[in-house]
Amino acid sequence: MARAHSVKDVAARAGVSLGTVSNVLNRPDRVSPKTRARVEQAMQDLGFVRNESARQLRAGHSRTLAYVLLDARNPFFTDVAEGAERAAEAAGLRLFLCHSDNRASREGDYLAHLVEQRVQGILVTPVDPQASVLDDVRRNGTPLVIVDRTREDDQFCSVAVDDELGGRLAVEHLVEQGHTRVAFIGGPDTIGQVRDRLEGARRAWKEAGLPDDQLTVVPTDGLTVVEGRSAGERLMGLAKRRRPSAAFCANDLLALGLLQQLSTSGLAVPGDLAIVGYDDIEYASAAAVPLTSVRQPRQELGRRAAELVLDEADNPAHVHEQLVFLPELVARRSTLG
Amino acid sequence: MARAHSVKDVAARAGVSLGTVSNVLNRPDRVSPKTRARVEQAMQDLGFVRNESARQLRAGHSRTLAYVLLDARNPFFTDVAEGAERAAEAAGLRLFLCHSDNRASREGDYLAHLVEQRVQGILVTPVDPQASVLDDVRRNGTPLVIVDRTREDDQFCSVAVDDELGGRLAVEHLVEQGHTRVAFIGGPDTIGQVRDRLEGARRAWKEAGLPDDQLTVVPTDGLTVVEGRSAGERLMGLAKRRRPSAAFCANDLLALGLLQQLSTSGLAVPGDLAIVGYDDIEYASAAAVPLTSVRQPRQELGRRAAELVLDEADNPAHVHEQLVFLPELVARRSTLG
DNA sequence: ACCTTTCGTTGAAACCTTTCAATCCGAGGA
DNA sequence: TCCTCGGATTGAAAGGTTTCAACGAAAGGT
Repeated sequence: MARAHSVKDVAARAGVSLGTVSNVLNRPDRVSPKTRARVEQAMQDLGFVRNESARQLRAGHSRTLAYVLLDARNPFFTDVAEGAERAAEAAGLRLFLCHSDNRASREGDYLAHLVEQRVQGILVTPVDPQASVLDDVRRNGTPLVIVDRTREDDQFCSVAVDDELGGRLAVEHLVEQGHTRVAFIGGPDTIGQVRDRLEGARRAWKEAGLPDDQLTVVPTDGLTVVEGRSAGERLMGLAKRRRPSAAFCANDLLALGLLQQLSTSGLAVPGDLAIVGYDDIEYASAAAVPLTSVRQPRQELGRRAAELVLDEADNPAHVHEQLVFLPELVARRSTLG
Repeated sequence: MARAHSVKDVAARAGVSLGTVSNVLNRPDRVSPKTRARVEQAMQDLGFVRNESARQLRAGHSRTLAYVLLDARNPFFTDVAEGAERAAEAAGLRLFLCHSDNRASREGDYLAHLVEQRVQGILVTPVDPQASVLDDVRRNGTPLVIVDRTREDDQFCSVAVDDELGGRLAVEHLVEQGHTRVAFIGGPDTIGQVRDRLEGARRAWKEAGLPDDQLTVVPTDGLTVVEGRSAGERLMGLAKRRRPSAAFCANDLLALGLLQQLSTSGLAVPGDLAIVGYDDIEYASAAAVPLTSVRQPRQELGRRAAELVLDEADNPAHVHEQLVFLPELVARRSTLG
């Protein structure tokens, strides 16, 4: 492979100085049309491609954002990424996705690499929002925004959704529909989101004046379809008079699993059991019984995260913000008779 | 933000030349333990972070691979990405994901940017495998491997799966189960994959000695759950004696949609209709009726693609290879009464 | 005490782009 | 004809790392 041509080669071929070539690239208006044409022709002939590394070195930073995400298979994160992508595009930047796959070591590798690359900014949904890797990034001066997680201190910008409110909305909706015995399905409670949603559910339950012991918690080991099915089996195992008439699932995958389990057992939704999910993923509305779910403004989350990170990069007067978005309930057949 | 420190700063603080600092970084064994310790201390104190752009500039290429993918929401692609990620990791490289979202312009932007960045290699599932953007990349000397698509010429390495064989396997399985009236569900036929799977289905059908007109094609406008449901409605609309006893869907999302539609209408799977999907995504085995599906070696695809691109980058004697993997049938309840 | 190795360290050059002060040239005015 | 002004072009410097030939010093051999 012949080595790539540089501005110097272009300059030589066009018979101009390399400063002029650079001007053609960056301030074409300051170059006379005649020379500009000559230089452009030379670029064409040589197949010249700018060397981004050299540009970056000179500029001190790259023209790139990155989003380090937890789980590329979860539509939630890819929607967030899409929002960030749009914002980046609008600012003339590229977005690179890095998949940490829930592993702290991989996350750390990526973050270190991105800092070395001097990317303009990093969005991250961290494995552990308290981890010191995040502080290391900040110390090295790369703007970083935490996505869909929060931290106690205000050392970072963050964007998140009010999960407690989400839990509250779900339960208020069920109460309105007349349910007086409800199950919360979700876990493990090491996940902040799960805790918050349950907390919201409990408060709404209490405020409705319903007795504590009528809100059962069915713990799961994860937020997957398979876990939802197994939770469904446990639910069906309950004595009929103890069985709830509605379930609130900590995410849609659980809800879909539960739904499948019920239809396999010949039970009707919402007749025998009403179901509320969380996230409003695409499959939720396309399910056999369209699923009532709590929707989070996913794209908006990504968009605002990208805007915050850009502000931190460009604006010397930047102050960190912790944005909290409001979820909304989307009622569908799985709770509406 | 104080400007980042450079090797020069470290050298000054440690009282050594900057060549020595570089040695500590790259060939620590050639530096005496005493000076090495001093240099490392200095790095620590200053919070030194290598400048990757400068490294790249010097080295002529980066320490990064990229995968430009069509649809981040499709589990197929994220699994391919995971395979590539593993291979990259093994070679000490990072993998950046770029989401073209099926848009040629975005794909082009990313490719151009990656070439400018001088990434070591690019994997891409292109919107259009014949498009000239791919040739542009090659002309600029960046190794590129086409993933899950093929091209007539042998200008590139590619990895793909034998879709015709996949279609054949699906239909052979249905024939073995005694079905003599089958529907193929899928489209649009601008997608090469859809065409090949249908072609394989037709050949197997013919080889089994079954009459052409008993293999119905139900065209769809895409490969989504919603399309699957609508295809199901059309299928149910057929006169009973014309209705097939089995359906082969061009991918699993269609199959899941079909499955939902049937269970809504109170029809049994496989009793009233047997179903075969394609891709064996995670949801396939977790469906209400576990789905028979054609499995593609997704991670393997990504892994080999990454290996090929690295070979092209490192090995001067590299010759392009077009790998074709073999799919396999995974039989589950949706066809096994 | 002198020569040869070997090991550790050095300094300059190269990678490619961008920027900016300086220079050049031609046109227009006096 | 000379001067001035403006726009076009130039050349050098800077940015941070790596590499490599060259140098210095210490250790080993005679």
